[in-house]
Amino acid sequence: MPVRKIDEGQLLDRLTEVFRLYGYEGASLSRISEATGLKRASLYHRFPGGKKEMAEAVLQRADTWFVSHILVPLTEPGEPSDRVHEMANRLSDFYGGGHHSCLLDSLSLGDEDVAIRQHIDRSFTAWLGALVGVARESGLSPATAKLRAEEALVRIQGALVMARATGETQPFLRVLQNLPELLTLDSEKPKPKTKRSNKS
Amino acid sequence: MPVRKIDEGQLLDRLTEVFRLYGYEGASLSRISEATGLKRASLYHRFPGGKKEMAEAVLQRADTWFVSHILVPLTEPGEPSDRVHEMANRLSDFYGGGHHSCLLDSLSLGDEDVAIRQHIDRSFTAWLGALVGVARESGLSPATAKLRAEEALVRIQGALVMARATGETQPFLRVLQNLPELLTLDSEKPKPKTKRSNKS
DNA sequence: GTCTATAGCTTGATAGAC
DNA sequence: GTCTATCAAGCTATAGAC
Repeated sequence: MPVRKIDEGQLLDRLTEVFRLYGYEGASLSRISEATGLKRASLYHRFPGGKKEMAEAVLQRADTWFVSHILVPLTEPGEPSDRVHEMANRLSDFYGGGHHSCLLDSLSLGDEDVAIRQHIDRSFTAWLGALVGVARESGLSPATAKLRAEEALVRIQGALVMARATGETQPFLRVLQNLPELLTLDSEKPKPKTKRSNKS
Repeated sequence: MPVRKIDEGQLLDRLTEVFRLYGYEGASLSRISEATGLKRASLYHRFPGGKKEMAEAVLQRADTWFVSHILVPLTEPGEPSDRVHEMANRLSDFYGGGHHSCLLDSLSLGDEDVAIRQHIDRSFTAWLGALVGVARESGLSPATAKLRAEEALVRIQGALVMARATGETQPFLRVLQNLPELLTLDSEKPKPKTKRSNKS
């Protein structure tokens, strides 16, 4: 049977989901085999380096996708607040409206390989840098831009954690809504949806 | 040797650390045995239900400690903003200044037992309820109090995730600093540490 | 209460047929 | 390229001596 049962893209998609759901140690070859439809030996044919190589391939692919679909669009022409708004929409898709946890988070548990930890660190740094970029373009000072960018990452990751723990995705959606206001100087004021005051 | 090599408290402390660092699947009996100084059989003598019972004991103990040391003090007399400020200090200790990740987060990865998932859910709900409580006492409306409380949990968890991934604890410490302003209506304005404007 | 020894299963990984 | 069969090592869990 010299025919691929599953193409590279689909294979990596399934692998990503397993690592995302179970983390590195929890992503056993049995689970991976079941999720991909490939037997152990076939997986080693595709990834001679074994599980470690699978994890790095998954991280690499996620990184590439994230940069081209999320970070690059963030640098294109247009109002900073509009670009952040678009990023929020893409992030909602990427994270399944809050139902998918973050691969970087899942893989950051435990000792694991140094290469994996470094990859995670670099991915977050790249994301942070892109956010600092728009924030500065919107008119915020370098120091404030860095604070706001870190705050944005904190909120996104935290909301995904809360969603995984409680099943509640509203906080995540709210975080996305508030990103333009958080990351830019000149975004319009929040919608006054209610007439009641904040006082009890 | 009818003598305990390690008392219940220390044993649970070590167990907690292993589960916190490696998650449920990563917390192998070998690692647990090494961390506690007890052989496998001795661990089963203390926890006949095995690893599952260990995880639940660890969750139960963390929950009890958290309620009595963090949540109960939050309901005692005094200015709401002062109480939140105190909680922030206790949280800093609890999470090792940001260097310790959250047990609830670590154990929320993977399928795991239903009892464990429910325990995690209930713990977050209790925490949320306590935060809503102070927020309302400070004068915030029920709706706003709930929003702010969720936002606080999101930021705390997110900052811990970022600290684990990047080693950077400053965002966590900043989150704690901002908790009084976030969770209460009447806290004083942030310290103007610099004279520079936010504009670039 | 802790230990050694062991059972039985699962893990990550390989060899070789097709 | 995928498979079956197999390996050594790891895993959770148990039996029984002290």
